[in-house]
Amino acid sequence: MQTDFLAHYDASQFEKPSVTVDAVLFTIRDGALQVLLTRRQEEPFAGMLALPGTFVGIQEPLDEAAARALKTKAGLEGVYLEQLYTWGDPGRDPRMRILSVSYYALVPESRLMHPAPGTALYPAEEIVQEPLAFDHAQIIRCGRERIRGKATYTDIAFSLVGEEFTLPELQSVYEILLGQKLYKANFRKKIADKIEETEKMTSGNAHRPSRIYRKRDKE
Amino acid sequence: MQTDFLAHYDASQFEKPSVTVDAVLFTIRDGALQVLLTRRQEEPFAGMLALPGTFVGIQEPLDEAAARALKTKAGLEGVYLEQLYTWGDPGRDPRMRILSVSYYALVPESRLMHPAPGTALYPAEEIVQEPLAFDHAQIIRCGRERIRGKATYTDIAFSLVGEEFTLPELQSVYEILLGQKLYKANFRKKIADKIEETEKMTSGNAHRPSRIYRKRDKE
DNA sequence: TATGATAGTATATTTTTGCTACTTTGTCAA
DNA sequence: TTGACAAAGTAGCAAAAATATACTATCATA
Repeated sequence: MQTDFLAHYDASQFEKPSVTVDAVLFTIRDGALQVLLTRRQEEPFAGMLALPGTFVGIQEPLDEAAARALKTKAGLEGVYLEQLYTWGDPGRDPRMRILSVSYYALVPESRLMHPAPGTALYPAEEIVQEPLAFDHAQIIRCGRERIRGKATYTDIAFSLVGEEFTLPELQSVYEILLGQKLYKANFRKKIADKIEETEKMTSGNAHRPSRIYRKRDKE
Repeated sequence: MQTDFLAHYDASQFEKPSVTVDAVLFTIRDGALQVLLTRRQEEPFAGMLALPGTFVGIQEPLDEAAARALKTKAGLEGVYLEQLYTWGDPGRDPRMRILSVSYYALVPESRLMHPAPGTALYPAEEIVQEPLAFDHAQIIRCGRERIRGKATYTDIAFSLVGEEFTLPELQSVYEILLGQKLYKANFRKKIADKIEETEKMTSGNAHRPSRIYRKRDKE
């Protein structure tokens, strides 16, 4: 094998790998980045924590398979979803060759008040230290780094807060994603053109209320 | 279909997609970003230009398959190679469901003096306007954007020049990747800590020779 | 009504960027 | 031999952005 077998190739005659999608669903809770995981019921890795995933249907687009996995396992629809990386180490599944096209998803915590049965949130920083099923710890680390990098030059942080949010709340999300404290005044200057005020304020806290903002949709 | 068929799954009983790798090999020639393409000999898309690619061996890691494609088709080894994106539109290959795990590679032009038979370089900006085989035009665009973005926060530009290079040469690479002119003095300040002088100078040009530098390996 | 705590603003300082102008050093042609 | 050309390389300034600190504002509660 390993010769050039593209030349006169009938793909159907070769052994093919199976293909799955796995989704790293991130949210922020208790001031930390958390990941949605399921407890595996079957071998291999029965009893261990794993990412929600599914096999890809033979006529199903990859994005749709990832969205389906999230809907089926976590009961979530319409979330921010983007492809992460494709994992193909021949030994990553002990049964046979299975590729995983991984995706990452971002949702505000408010949409995870009632996690689907069999799923729960785990702190991303800590969970990757423990043994997870397959190479899922590595996938989470990869997702963690990706969103950290993207937070600096895109607006993905907004996907982790609700429609309406306060600036301290948004700043906290950025700080968690970037892994560093930010200066209040500087932060506000930087995102000023991405947000718009509402008339609302928070209330009930034993201190000054904060104004509630919305994401400005591009004009 | 499209139900949750991960629960008690024997992957071998389902129809599986075929999996290929395709490599977008970039280099810089004639002051422009260029891509290595091959002319397809077989259907589908016979006679059209396509990325070098190959089917993935059933026990072959994805990275190795991509490296093998480059070696077989372009005669290149040991190049900078990184995964780009996985393309899975069900209609992307008219024959059957075939996924493509795409990679991008960067080499200095000096390593492409004698392109392998059946391959040639084409300007990246222009070629994506023309019809290419499969979704390869889209893959090249994706790679184009990726390296453009990465050029700003990594050292990938160095992969497009040889071991030794002049600063005007390196600056030109950055300018092509970023798509904009840079100021000489500012550019030099910025990369000063990434390079080290050699004693050599260019010669033979009808003007002042330029000093030759090397990439500084981290201490 | 004073206090604690967080929200929000003003302003100073440093670094980076954008830009212009200048000096240096080679080849080539008169 | 020398002056013109051309690109290499350096100096330096102003504007803008990033970094950092200090201040004022406003709520609940005691």
